[in-house]
Formats: sequence, C-alpha cells, structure tokens
Amino acid sequence: MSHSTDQTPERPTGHAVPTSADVARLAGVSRATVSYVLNNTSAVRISEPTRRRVREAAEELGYVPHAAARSLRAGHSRMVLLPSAHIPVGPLYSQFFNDLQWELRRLDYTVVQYGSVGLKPDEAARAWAELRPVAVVSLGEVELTEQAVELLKRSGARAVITLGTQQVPGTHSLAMDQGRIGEVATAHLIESGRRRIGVVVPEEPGLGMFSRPRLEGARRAAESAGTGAAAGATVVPLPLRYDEESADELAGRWRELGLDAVFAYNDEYAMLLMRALQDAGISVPEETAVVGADDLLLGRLLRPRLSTVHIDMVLGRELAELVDQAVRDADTPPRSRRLLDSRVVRRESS
Amino acid sequence: MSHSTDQTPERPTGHAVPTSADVARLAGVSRATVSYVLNNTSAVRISEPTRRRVREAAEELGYVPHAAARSLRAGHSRMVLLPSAHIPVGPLYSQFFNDLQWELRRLDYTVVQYGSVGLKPDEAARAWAELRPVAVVSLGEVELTEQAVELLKRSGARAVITLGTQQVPGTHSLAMDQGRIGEVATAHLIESGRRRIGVVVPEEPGLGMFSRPRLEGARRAAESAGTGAAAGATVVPLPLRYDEESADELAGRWRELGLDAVFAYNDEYAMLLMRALQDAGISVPEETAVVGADDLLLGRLLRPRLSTVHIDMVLGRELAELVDQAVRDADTPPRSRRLLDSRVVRRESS
DNA sequence: TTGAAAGCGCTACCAA
DNA sequence: TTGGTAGCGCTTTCAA
Repeated sequence: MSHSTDQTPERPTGHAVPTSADVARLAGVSRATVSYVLNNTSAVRISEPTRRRVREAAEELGYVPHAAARSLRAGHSRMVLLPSAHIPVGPLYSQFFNDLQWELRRLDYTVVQYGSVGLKPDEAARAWAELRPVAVVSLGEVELTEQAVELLKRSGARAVITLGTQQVPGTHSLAMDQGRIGEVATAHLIESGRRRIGVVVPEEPGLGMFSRPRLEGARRAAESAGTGAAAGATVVPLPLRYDEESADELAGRWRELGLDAVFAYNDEYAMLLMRALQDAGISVPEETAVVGADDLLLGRLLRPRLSTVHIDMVLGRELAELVDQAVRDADTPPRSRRLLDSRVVRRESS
Repeated sequence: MSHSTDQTPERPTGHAVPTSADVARLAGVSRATVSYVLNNTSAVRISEPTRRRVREAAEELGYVPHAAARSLRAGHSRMVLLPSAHIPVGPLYSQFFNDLQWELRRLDYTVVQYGSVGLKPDEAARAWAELRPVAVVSLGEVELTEQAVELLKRSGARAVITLGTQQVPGTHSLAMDQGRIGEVATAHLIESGRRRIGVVVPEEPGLGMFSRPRLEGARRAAESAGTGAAAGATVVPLPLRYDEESADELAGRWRELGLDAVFAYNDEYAMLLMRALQDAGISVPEETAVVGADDLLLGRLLRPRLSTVHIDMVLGRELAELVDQAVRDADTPPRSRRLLDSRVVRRESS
C-alpha cells in the first residue's frame, strides 16, 4: 500500500505528497543532489544538465519542500510568531502590522500569526513553543508572564519581544508608550485652561493594556502641571461601554461630575461621547472640551471637528531589524526604544 | 560540543532544548513510555507511579513537544492556515475571524494566520504548502488561482475553502455573497422611489473583492426592478478614495450626475460622502438618499442618522464545523452555503 | 560531480 | 507494563 505498486510508477494525480526522493527518482539522481540543486548549495558544484533535470522533475511533480522536516533537520526554524488576539484596533495598527510582516519576510523569516484569544498566558506560551519559533513578537494583545517567556526561551526562541508596557524579564521590551498619548492629550487640555479632566476608560475587555497606560499618562500630566503655574488639575476616570446607552448615561450625570474637559481614549469613544454630550445640552467645547486619539478621518467630519492625538507609529521596518538583530545575537542587552510618538491635533472640540 | 560533556549532566539552564529523550532519561524510562504517558495513549496501560515520574520529569525540564517532529512522524498535521492580508475591515469581520479561530481550536486544530500581503497567488500558495496545512481557509483577502489550489492539494491539504465570490475548481466555495449587500441596499432605494442610483466603488486597492460584487448586486437589483412597476432604475459606479478631497470633488459635480440616491459601499464611505454632500449644499435625504453598510455605531451619531445595511455574519462555529467535515471527508461534494444575510436598517438618510 | 547514510524528535509497532 | 527500534522528509558530512 505504502510501497509503489509498480503498476503506475508515476501517478501525477496520486494522493501521495511528492518528496525529494520522488524528485530524485524521476530525475535519476540521488536525494542529496536534489537538495543541492534546489537549495543552490554553493559548496558543491553540480553540472548544468543535472540541475535542469532536477528542476524539471521538481516542477513536474509539483514538489514543495516540507518545512517541518527541514527545520527538524536544521535544528532551528526561521519562524517568527506573532500572537494575535484581534482586538479592535485602528488602521494605524493594522498598517504597522502589515509592514512588520512584510519586512520580516524580506529578512527571510516565516511570519505566522497565532490566534491566542481566550488562552491563559502559559497555555498560550506552550502552544507557541510547540512550533519552536525563533522569535516571538507580542504587540501587547496577550499578557506575557515571566514563566511564559522562560518557557519560550527554553524551547529555543532566541528573542521574545514585547511592545506593551509590561516589562517582563528576559524580554526585549520596546516601549510602545501608550502612556504618552494620555499625557500629551491631558497636557494640551491643561494648557488650554481646563482643570477637571475626565479620562474615558473603555469597559470592553482586552483594551486594558491600552487604556490603563493612557490613564496613567493623563495622571502624570496632571501631576506635573500641579507644580507649575497652572496648578490643581485633576483627573477623573470615566468607565464607558462602546454603546449609546452607556454614553447617554454618562452624559446624563455630566454636570454632577463637574468636568470641563475629557480625553476620550480614542476617536471612536470621543465621537460617541461628544454626541451624547451635545444631546444632553452640554456645549462642546465651551462647557466641556473633548479630545480623542488616532486621528481618524471620521473625526474631521463632525461638528465641531474633533481634536485628537495623532500617533506616529514606528516603521515596521525598524522593528523587523530589531527582531533580526535579536535573533542573530540573542544575548544582546534589551535595548528599549520608543516606538511611537504622539502629538495633539487641535481642531474645534477643544 | 553537541555531545553532553558529562561535566554537568543536568543543566537546567542549559541552552539545549529538552527532548522526550531527556524526559525519559530523567524519569528512568524509555522514550516510548514518555510518549505513551504524555499523550495518554489508551491502547497501552502504564502504571500510575511511572506516569507520575514521567510527568514530573517533563515538568521539571520544561519539556514541550516538538510540533514539527510530531507531524512529520504522523504524516499529517492539524494545522489550519488562514491567509491574512489585513485589509481594513470592520468589527463584524474581526469578530467572525475570532470566532472561527476559537471554534477551530475547540475542534483541536492549530490555527495559524499567514500574512500573505504582496505575494502573488502561486508564491503564496507555495509558501503555505511548505507548512503542510490540513486545510486552508481563505476569507477572500488573497486571490486563489486554480493552480494554487492544485498545489495545495498536492501537498496534502484536504480542504481548501474560499469565502470570496471566486468560484475556484477544487475548492469548497462558500458564498459570502457580498453581492446581496448591494442588492438589498439598492432595492430599498428603488422602493423608496429613487431611480438614479450611484454606487460608491472604493479606489483603495484590496477592496475590489468586496466592492465589485456589491456593485454587481446593485445592478441586479436595478435590472429586476426594471421589469416591475418601478421601471427604469439605473446604477452609476462612483469611484471614491477614502479622503476628504476625493469626497469633495465628487460632491462638487453631484448635480451634473443627476443622482437621487447613493449606496456608499459601507458606513465609513457613506459618512465621508454624506458630509461632503451636505457641505456642498445637497440635502440628505431630500435631494439624495444615502445608504451605507455594516451598521456601525458611529453612523447613528450623524444627523441625519445614517441608513445602513446590517450584515448578519455566519457563526464562526458553522464554518469551523464545515472545515472539520471537509477535512474528515475530503471528497465530500463542495456544499455551497450562504454565509451572511443582509437587511436594510432604515434610519434618516434614506 | 555524485551517492550513501546518519540523524533531527517523535510515535507506533512488535517483542519481551 | 515497558523497551527497542524503524522511519517520517530533509540536509550534510564523508567517500567514492
């Protein structure tokens, strides 16, 4: 059954997946030669006719090398694993993600996203480790514990890179510095003379890794303002779900809160809240200033036009090179780099 | 170097990745026994003390099985590959994607997204084939040619499933029926008495797989209306970039176009265009009705509130089961199923 | 210039 | 109940 029956030596439509041995047989050479030819091994010279025969045989059989077998033999792979959890994120992030994958592929890595939603950190790490990736790059969607990192390294990962704020030992931790976003937004509001500043904290699960640092950043801005001429700024966290009901409820008790400004986490929450405020008779920006983040096109369509924080994402290329470097020299000291910069785009809502 | 030096027989922090042989050695059993225990092989009975020793040894070493070795030995993997190209898509899609991954994992598949942006169809197929996935599920981000499918099948993929409109031979093609979206939107506009209907076609690359069928659907609706009492509806494609300039330009020549309604591809394009129309002095819905799609929350915040097409995405679960079935029985006839249904949500802009 | 063969980590068959 | 071992597909050293 598993031996060829000699009835039909070549069954192009047969169900067996062609191996390099099949190619060798068809080309009338050894498996070694096939390997040399197909990998352009420079250490060895193969005659041109042989090369052609091998290539034609491979082509004819539709031969595709078996990545698992190859990396098993090699003792390592060039797979970079990106845990993904599909949190709702903007086009910015999406673009960055794309770039990163593209650049990593240029550097000859196989990039694979591993959907890890709903997995506990060590379950996830174990699942990743089974694939023996040479590097894991977590953009922060998934929590990475110290044990998880340890496990990955023990399974041969030469670099574990985090972009979240979490500073995990053994990780190359690149600060994406979400906090900076809250900081510039709040500083801007304070400069404009606002003092009681609400900060929207989405209640949606999975957004905590973004919202927490943004809130912290806002607090930092308020504190540092306290030492200057513009003293006494306070920050009030405002839990909010992404639906009209929640926004209306919040707007309904707005006057009790006594806020004169709000940083709304991002443009979408900002748009939602701004509408609710306006419907509740609170004028923007006179009574309350509103600032979002992400600089979405849609924010410009509102009246008043939404002020926002524009985020300059790092080039995927930079990160890709950093990954490559970390892989090549696993013991390089974790160089922390700032991966995004933020600036306020003041429009009409603040 | 590669042999153990007998100096430190057990280096827990050593750089070598522990194998099942290491576990066996530490537990004082054979590799076979390790395999039996760790896989709960039911065909074989192992004494409880042995089991415990093995498990403890594995735990102590931080042993994680090597997926490549396993699937090489098994002759097949349970990897489902989802080509991803990160086109900007809504929360709906995102949710669906998440569900699908979750459900597939419940069925014991390893789900992996392979970022294939910028790859030509056969390059992509080759790259996927190297991983020897048992199934490939393309949600339509990447074009799948007949040769690509052929190659995948020859490399052992037991199911290739497409959700796009492309009907590729050898594929289990599930109609996501984007056309239906354009159809219901246009039918709604015609019923409301509109006759000259613009259909926005985004100029952004990569959206063609969505926009083309939507336009076709709109045309179908117009044609079928032509036979009834409400005859003479026409459809006019409107290329549009997702930026204010392009929208203003289009709005500027709106009156020349003589349109009394527009289906704007989705809610984001609809919001962009509606704002431009209003700024150009064209009243919505009186002079021109506007309908989007996706039923985004933000559309409800506009004035007038945006009419839209609500899309009921199929459960990821259904698709996951279909994948599983296709894998179990690769020769099952390609059952085409409707994977989404659409209905108009009429608000104020139409 | 080409071939034979070892061995990567794992599982499953067969023997003890 | 446990161990020995073949072999999955591939690359690479060593010989011829």
